[in-house]
Amino acid sequence: VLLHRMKAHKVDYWSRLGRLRRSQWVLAWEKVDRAVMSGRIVCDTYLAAKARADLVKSKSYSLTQLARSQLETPREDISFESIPGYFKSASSLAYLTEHCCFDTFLVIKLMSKLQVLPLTKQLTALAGNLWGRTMTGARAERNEYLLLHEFHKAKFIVPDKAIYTSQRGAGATQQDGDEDGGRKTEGRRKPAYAGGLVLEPKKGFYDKFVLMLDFNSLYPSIIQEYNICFTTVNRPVRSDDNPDDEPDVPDSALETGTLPKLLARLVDRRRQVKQLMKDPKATPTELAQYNIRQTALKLTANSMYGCLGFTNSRFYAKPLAMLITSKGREILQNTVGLAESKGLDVIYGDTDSIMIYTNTDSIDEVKTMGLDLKREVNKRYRLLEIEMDAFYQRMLLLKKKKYAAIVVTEVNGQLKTKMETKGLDLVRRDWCELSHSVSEFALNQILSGDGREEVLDRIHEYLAKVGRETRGGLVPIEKFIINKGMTKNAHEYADVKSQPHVQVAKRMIAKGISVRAGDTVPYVICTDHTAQGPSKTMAECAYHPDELRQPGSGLKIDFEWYLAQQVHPPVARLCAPIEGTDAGRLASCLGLDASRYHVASAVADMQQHTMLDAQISDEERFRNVDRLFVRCLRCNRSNPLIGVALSKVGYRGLRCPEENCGAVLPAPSIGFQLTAAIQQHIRRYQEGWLLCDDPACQTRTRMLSVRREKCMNAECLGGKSLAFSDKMLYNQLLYFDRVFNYDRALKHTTDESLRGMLSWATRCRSAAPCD
DNA sequence: CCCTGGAGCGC
DNA sequence: ATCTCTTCAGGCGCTCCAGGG
Repeated sequence: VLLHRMKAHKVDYWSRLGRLRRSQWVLAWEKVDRAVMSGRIVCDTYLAAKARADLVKSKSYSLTQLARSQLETPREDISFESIPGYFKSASSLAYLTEHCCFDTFLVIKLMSKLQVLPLTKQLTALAGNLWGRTMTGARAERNEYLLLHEFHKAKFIVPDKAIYTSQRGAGATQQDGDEDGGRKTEGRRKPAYAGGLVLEPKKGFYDKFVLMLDFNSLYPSIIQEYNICFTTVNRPVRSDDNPDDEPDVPDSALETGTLPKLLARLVDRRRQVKQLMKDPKATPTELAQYNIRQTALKLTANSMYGCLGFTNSRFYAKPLAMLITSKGREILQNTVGLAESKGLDVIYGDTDSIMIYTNTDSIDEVKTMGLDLKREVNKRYRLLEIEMDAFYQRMLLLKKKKYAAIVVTEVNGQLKTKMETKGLDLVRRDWCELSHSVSEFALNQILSGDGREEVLDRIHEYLAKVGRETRGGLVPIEKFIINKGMTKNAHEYADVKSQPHVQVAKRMIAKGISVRAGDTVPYVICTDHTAQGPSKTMAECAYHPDELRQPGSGLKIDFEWYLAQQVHPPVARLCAPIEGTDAGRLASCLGLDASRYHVASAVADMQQHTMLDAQISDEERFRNVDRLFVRCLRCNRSNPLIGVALSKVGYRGLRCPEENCGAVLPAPSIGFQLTAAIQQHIRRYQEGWLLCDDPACQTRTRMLSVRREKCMNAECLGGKSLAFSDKMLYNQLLYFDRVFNYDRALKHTTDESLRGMLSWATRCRSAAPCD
């Protein structure tokens, strides 16, 4: 744009945008933008922010978003279409101009905030490539240069870079794109080899400490630990020859290879820089510089592995990448084994980390446990180090790569807590803000540490409110906007029908708004009452927020769709491990048809870690169990036995609660009656009666249906489940155990005389265990 | 009901 | 007659959604 305006206005020295003096405008240049800037380093803050996605967590990378999240500065979004309108009056044009000037200020500010120049300068200095190329984010190229320099220094001759040829060889069999070359921008290809190990999580809610440990930069450390290098590992000449054979670890007698040496140097320099940062005399400026250097060293070391597996890299070496990940899996597995052999409860782990449920509320105990394990693990390796990474006071573990926790940190002896969320729908940008705020509320409640009943009450109440306010039109439009990124340009998508953001993008392009691969497209789902004919797909109901706002558009947000598809599923997933609610209950709170949410909870519940149960009160848990009735031998009356803590206990044992009896209940008699009760319940479970869960139907059967979990009654929409489920049997047996559990009763009672008797009974029992 | 493509996250 | 050299790229593991057959 700039160039064309300069030409139109005959601006002298236009070529000074770059550093090459040009006198002639060359119309033949299709893509002049970069060429004209030659000799200058171009910093594109949009790219820079994306490259630093580790720091910048933003829903989209628009200037407005980044200004808000990074600079805490509001920026008015002026839509592309409204711009011509600003040219109608001098004052509005002046306003637009000011807006543009302010944008340039924001861009500079952003660049400074993200420390783009210092960081890219460090990265470039390390790798020895061109600064301008670092700016455009050519990570693989940086690695290539670094290795070229390294091998050159070590007096190696490196292989030529394979020249990129249009892969006609493979195309011969395919015979597709006969038009215009058909250059398919390939998305993600299938994995070429195995990566990191992810442990099956023991799902559930943990309300005592979870200890998190992880290996310090695992892959760089493995390369050093096992001396993995192009020069040391024996691998096939062409990696295509034996694609699946994993090479052996090199002989330990071999000299350290170039790659491990390089990594050792990077790690060592980083250690030195971190040492400098501890100097109390260091000025803030120095500290900032050190920090940048430290970051650059870490990024460089960590990116080395990725480039080994990158097909188009000059130093592509699949066997090395395979060997590294394989060792990683082995190390994690061994660490889990070691922890478990020490009696620790490993609940999860991903690639380089393990999480341990400690079953204690004392942080000091956790630390001791961690130090102990750390010492044992580190004994096994030369360089590799595991480290305590975090203490989770409470944790909700839902799935692989999906969890949330309250992290405890010690700052000057003071304990501070913070919530950390990984992978949940909550952290994903493809859910609308309404969905986010509801999930956030639910998660805050669950992790609040308050009683389960209270928490569920608040969540149910909140959902009801959200349902009412949404249907009442009280929720602003902004909260319904969903953002999705475009991985390809709009016309390159094969399947347009099912992709709402592509549909919207195409209409935006038709209006002259530029949408390219990598951009984020906002949309809302609307009801379209004008077309009653064939049912529309979800994607066809997607509209740009501006289309919705357009007066007379006739569009309305599809509230029911939002409640059912955006609000309900994420909240249901969060609450899944929490006893006392389920998808159906949550749906009815939102005002949705609850009968459509049948969860196979009986199965799911049994897979849950039993820790969950720890927070349920006994009254709640045993509300539906059958009481144990014991018949007294003297008065022949049956009375419920409510447990040692509350029964009449004498020094000779439990007594009949009948008022004018009070005879001692002999232990053998209780024993027989208990055994009978247990057998009765197990039989009841084995009979396997199925019951329809629709209260209006109540069909009871033992037949198995081809309709699977559906009710046998063909007219009924309900689901059927075991009348007496696994969970119920378990609770029943747990209740029987609890009735006779002296230790527990002793712990929970405050009645002094009862305590005395119980502890006496406990002592007797340990003295004569057969009684 | 199974499979696929796509998106976006975790490491 | 001459200018220019354009792009263009880290890996795998794991949900979760929507649609087709």
